[in-house]
Amino acid sequence: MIELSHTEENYLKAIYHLTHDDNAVSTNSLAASMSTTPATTNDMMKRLTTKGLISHVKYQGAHITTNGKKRALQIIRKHRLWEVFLVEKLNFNWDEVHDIAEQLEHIQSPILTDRLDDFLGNPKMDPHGDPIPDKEGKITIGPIVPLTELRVNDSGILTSVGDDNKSLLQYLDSIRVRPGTKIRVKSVIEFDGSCEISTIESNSIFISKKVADLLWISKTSQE
Amino acid sequence: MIELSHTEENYLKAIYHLTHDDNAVSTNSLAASMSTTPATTNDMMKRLTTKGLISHVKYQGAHITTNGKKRALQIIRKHRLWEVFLVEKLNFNWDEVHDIAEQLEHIQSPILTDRLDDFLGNPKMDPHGDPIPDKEGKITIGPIVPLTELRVNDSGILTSVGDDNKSLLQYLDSIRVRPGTKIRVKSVIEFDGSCEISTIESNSIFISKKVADLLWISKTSQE
DNA sequence: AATTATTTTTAGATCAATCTAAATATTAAT
DNA sequence: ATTAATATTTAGATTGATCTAAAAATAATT
Repeated sequence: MIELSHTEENYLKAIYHLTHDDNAVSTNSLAASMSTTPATTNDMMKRLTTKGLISHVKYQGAHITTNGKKRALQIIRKHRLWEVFLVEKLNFNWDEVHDIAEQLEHIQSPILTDRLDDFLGNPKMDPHGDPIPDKEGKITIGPIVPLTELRVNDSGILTSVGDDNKSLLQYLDSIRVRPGTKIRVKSVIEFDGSCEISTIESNSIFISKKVADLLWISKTSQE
Repeated sequence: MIELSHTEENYLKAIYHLTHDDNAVSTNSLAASMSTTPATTNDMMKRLTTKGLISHVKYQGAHITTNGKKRALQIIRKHRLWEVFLVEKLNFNWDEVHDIAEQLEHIQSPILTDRLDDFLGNPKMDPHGDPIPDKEGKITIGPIVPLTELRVNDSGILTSVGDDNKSLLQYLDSIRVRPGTKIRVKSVIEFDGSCEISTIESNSIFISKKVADLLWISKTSQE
């Protein structure tokens, strides 16, 4: 296993998170995400390419390699396990744990990670509803169900929309609800089955039951 | 609170550990303890002096300041609390935890440390029998020494037995002398070094020098 | 006391991580 | 298709942590 500095790990993780489909990660977006300058980022991209974790082509952005993805998932696994620990065992609120987990994710000891996993009862998701990769980096996503079947505080990822009506798709696009978007159910109105959800980009969106029924969600939460 | 890098924290901790009485810590001994060169160490001593954590005088070695000691004890507190966590909660053996705790001790979050402390039931010592400083850096139990080094009327807590001979352990168990037992020295027989002790459960127990040498006691600090 | 040995400090280099400023490519707009 | 705007890369500097080699101070020995 190649040695990585904390900084290298952080860049790699950011690249993993910025990777969607086959789009290359640009120098600028990575720099923005890391709050550094493009110059610094460019150097780091070269370094990670040398280490075989990404493949960066001049002026063309970077793609994460199989090895890089594996490595990133190990870090994410640790981050999310520690978040569970902080919330479940040390009584932190789910919104207070990120910065601490950001430090803990760099602790180097595979056996520690596995024991922590066992100690916590092998949780499948962290307190924010994000899935926890297993030892091999595999993410188990739950069954795919309509949004109406989620309960308050459940979350999941939109996998598909059960109707290709143009105005519906345009509407969803306008509120930034697209396949891949992580959705959390904030509340449900019993009367008409409509619900309030939050996404990364919006804290509160109201969805009618008619629409909610068409949104197929892969549950990352379990109860 | 001044920011310290991991490296600076490690040097400071080493200086704390090398500090005995009023003896100055020498460049060479610190370098040896850190496995670096005297040159590197010299630079670091200057840096820590600038930050007010030690006072280093050219060619004269360093003394830790009140602030430095406070800071060192915070790190040691974290190290030992994490060791308790690893042993008590994650089932590590006491001799496997040092390297992991060496990483965990640098996690920056006072609230995390305090919550961990509570979660573990505010332990007074780590799995090696070393005392855990409290939030204010106060150590409630003293240095760990063989019973033979206590003087008449001194008392302390048995932290470990320096031999795992079965019949010895069975004997100690039969007289109710176990790790955690508070022991007071009632008298010492000069001739053969044997001594008379008392515990809560027994008012008078005679111990040979041979056994007394194996009983490691953490001296209860002046109560 | 003078010399030798040891310890400590300084000087000069290197590498990782960062920056600013300048140069070069690519993309967008007229 | 030029030009303007944006994105990316290179160049040159700085700081922290480290080294080796040389110089200076202190300690030990003859």
